[in-house]
Amino acid sequence: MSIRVRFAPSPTGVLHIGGARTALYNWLFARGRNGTFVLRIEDTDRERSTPENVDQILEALRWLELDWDEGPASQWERRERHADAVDQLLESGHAYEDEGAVRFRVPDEGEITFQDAVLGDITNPYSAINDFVIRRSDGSPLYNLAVAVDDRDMGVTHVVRGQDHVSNTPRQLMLLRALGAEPPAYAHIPLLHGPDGRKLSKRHGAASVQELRDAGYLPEAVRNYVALLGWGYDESTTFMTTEELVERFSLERVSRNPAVFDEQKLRWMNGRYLRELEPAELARRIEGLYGREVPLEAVEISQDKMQALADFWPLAGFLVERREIDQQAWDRVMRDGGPERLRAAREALQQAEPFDSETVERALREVVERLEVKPRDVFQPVRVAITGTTVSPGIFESVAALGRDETLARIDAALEHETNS
RNA sequence: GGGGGCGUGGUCCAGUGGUCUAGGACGUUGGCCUUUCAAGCCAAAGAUCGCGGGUUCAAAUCCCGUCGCCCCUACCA
Repeated sequence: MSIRVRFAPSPTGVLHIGGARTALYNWLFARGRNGTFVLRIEDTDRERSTPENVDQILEALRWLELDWDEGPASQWERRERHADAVDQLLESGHAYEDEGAVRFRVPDEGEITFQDAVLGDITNPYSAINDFVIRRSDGSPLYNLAVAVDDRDMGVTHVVRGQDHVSNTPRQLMLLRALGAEPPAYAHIPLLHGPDGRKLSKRHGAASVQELRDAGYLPEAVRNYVALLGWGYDESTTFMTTEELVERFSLERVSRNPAVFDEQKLRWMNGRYLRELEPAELARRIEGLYGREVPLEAVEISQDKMQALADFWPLAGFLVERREIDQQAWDRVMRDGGPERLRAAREALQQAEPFDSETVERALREVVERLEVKPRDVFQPVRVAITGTTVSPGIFESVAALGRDETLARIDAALEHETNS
């Protein structure tokens, strides 16, 4: 029997990193076993589900490059199937009406056990489970019923979802059995927590996939990082291509304890991925983020200093547009003869020919020697004059990339700014 | 309250009876490099494996208890 898994988010909010990981694990499992990945939208809560959230989830999955083979199926649109199931349960005596709603009858004694691929055997006493509502008094189906029916109808063989559903599993199992259906295998993956130990939410930083994208993380880096949140291949492997993840991922090796999302580590990993990109490819990614063209040269001289795509603009934006000079940076750098050194640098740069980073370096280093100062005493004023800040790519490359005319013009403007203040 | 799950340095992952005087990564600290910031390289600190007891020649690993955290206990998903 071929494997069928599903990712079943409810469109009541953005897709956060925990959901992304659930989707990824399902996807990896399916892709590694020639299985089918089904996408189902659990939108039976009409109050909180919105089309915007559905679009947002699909967009996030596409960005992550987690393609699905079937769906997206709307759970709400399958309500006829759910209604039929409730009728069947009513008829067979597994369910009964209660003040307009329908409840499923849970045995008073005994217990129910299921095998979980990551947690092992889980046993629950029936006494701890109340007769739960499967159909509201308005006729609409509830989560547990809808999930059981849909998993059955869609031929789902493996349910891979968050550990917050462990306690729902016995209910779904009872439903499936009462319906005469063969239950799927289950695998409950640990939840993701914020640094404070609570469930991940907005206040924990870039928690949604959109935020990750907007911060300039690469989907391949996110996949690699997120895969490692709750799963490890061995004691030392950190970087894995998506193909390797597909090949190596297994539910049995998924950890059982909740993980904390660490954006710093993601940033580090993203930086590593970013540095391996061809400059032209990196430029394409940056352009995708900003929605505008950027000079390839600006990308080339910034690549080593970036951890995320969004680092580009603060670092190399000066090559695209002239910026205002940061007054504090300026003051700090222009103390004790700064203007003189800057003028000397200007003259040297005027002579440099051709205007490439080698000649620029030679010219500026000559100034350093002649004035008998430290390199930074000359380089920093130039840096602030042309970039507006004290942080930029290498100064020689930056100056060369800016070009002689613009460099001199900016130095002049800066010097004028100095005399005016 | 009831039921379920989890507990290895600040964080993620590895280790399920001896090779663990607990391994790798992020982070942190120091150093090198050096024109800024990063990156890179080198080094260091940081864990009585939640706690207590037991089994055993031997336990992070097995058993019992205990504490803490999380989830479910909705006519939410």
